[in-house]
Amino acid sequence: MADLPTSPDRSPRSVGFLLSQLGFVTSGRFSDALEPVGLSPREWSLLRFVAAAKGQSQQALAEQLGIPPSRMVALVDALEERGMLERRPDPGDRRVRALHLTPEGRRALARAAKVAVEVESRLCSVLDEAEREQLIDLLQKIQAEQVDRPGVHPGIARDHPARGRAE
Amino acid sequence: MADLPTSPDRSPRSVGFLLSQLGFVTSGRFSDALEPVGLSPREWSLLRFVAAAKGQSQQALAEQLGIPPSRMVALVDALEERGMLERRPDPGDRRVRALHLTPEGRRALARAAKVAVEVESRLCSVLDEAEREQLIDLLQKIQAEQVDRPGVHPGIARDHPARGRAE
DNA sequence: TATTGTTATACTCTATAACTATA
DNA sequence: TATAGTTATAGAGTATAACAATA
Repeated sequence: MADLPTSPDRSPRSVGFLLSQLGFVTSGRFSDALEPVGLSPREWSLLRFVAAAKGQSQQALAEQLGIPPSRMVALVDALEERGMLERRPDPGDRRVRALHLTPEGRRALARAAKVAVEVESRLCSVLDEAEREQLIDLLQKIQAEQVDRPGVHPGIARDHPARGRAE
Repeated sequence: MADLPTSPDRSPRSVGFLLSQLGFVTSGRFSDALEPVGLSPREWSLLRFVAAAKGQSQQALAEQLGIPPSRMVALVDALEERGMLERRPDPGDRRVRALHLTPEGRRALARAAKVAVEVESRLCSVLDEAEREQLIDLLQKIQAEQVDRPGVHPGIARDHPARGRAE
């Protein structure tokens, strides 16, 4: 079996390498850009899901996102302390905490959306609009076949702390 | 400023999200596929660099890869224990350890190359060859502008242990 | 006095599993 | 007896900085 071709700069000409490398760079950029908003990428992810389906229990959300319930606690704690998320009692079952966005959480989400547009714009500055559309189409084709839950970034649920981040 | 469009499955139609998500998935796949070879992605990265420039000192390599010298020690230790890498004394400077591949290291590298081809093939199974070339061209265009050292996967040098992996 | 490689240490993030309160 | 949420704990991986040998 032939090796993947490699450029003189030692960057393999491979979709896998490029995705892994650019994905890493992009995640870092987004994380940095989100800092002024006061959110980590993971917190942003959680807020998006709460916004999309208000009133779900912590564990229902944890299940959807694929993270253990114990981690959910700290995640929600942090957002509640900053007034972005609210735990409300469930009248039907007093064990359950239903999660809701606060106005502050909604504002943070709006600011994060701006940040996402800015990161996207910088990332794609070298492409014209047709190329960007083309690129998204190709990536979505891969996503449709290779990713179980397209709306969920698997980084939110990673179970191996330091796994697979290097090539 | 307009938000990024989002599909019904809540996956944003954005290059940034797709790169981050697919990059994460790809890294995990590669990491898993490499396991039978007995290498972590990071170790593979290091071996590639040693192979490309034999006899460099640990710290010269660490500099190139952007990792602290102290981490280099454990990394080289592990590869040396498995007989893939060799520390040789430098005749000119007795402080220096020059790094060389062993035959076993070369074999591991060859096996890893096969694995990379397999992962690539599975990842791109939904694309025809023209689409794959087109995708690589678009990604390399971004890479050229957004990545400092195209041959170095930044994951090998990450300084924030749990940073930015989620969306 | 500076540099190479090494070791020691403290810190962060994580999953597991015990625990409580409700059901 | 089972389930939602919480807390306690131990493990992995990391950077920083002190260290020994050599320059």
